[in-house]
Amino acid sequence: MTNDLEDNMIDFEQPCPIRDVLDRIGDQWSLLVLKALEIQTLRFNSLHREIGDISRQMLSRTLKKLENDGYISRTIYAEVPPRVEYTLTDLGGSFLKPMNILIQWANDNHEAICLARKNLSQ
Amino acid sequence: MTNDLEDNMIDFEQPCPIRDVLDRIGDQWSLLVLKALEIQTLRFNSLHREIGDISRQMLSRTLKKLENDGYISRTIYAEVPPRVEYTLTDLGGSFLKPMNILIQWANDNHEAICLARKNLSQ
DNA sequence: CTGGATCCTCATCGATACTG
DNA sequence: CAGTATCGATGAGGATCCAG
Repeated sequence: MTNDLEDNMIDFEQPCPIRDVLDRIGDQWSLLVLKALEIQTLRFNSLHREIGDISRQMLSRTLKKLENDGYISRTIYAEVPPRVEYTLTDLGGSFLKPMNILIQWANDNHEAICLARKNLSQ
Repeated sequence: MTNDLEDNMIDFEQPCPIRDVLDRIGDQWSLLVLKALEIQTLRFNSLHREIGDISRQMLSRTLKKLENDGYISRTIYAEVPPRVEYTLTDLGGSFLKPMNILIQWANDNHEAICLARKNLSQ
């Protein structure tokens, strides 16, 4: 009797781990930030340029949330002008492994989803 | 020169496949519904009981969205009283494979995330 | 350069009541 | 049994201005 089923089940009771994760990275920007930092360490304005259409306001909030959950780390250099670098933590890198599989699935099946949406609009 | 990097990148241009997926699945209930249907086909009220604290309103909306994207199928039986069964489609089952990996990651790392949150509140 | 503070808008979600 | 309609609350996200 293995506990495969149990491992695979969602715990409907509080706290729900996957809910914690989805609530944090399910927003509009978190995943884009993580994917940008997966390539390389970046500072605030570099991230802003990289992502493009995010406001500085939302970038700031997103970074703080990701840092609070341990996905990224923030390093301040006491220079003039100030420099702040954001780096993926081990936890963040670990998270991107299963997440990249899901991203790959999304890329592979995007056509099927679009097709399903079109079919119902006929 | 492989295209591994390209496969792994998020397309910042529209439409973004992973955004389509996260927008649909990132809400409060979709994943719970899919996980419930992963076990077995269920009818509306069975799902309602199974998930527990979802309102019929939200269950109805969630089911419709999932059906629209092809994750589940809806079968109506012309009986009295009416019977409607919801089943996972091939696409839905396919989606749960990478998703289950992510769920497993969330379970495994939930403690680390909680720890990160506590550390900052000190 | 790296943000915080404030105000605003809009989509989402819940509660309630109603229908075939 | 299986939903829909309507209304109100809530919070995510954007715009703008200000600060260290």
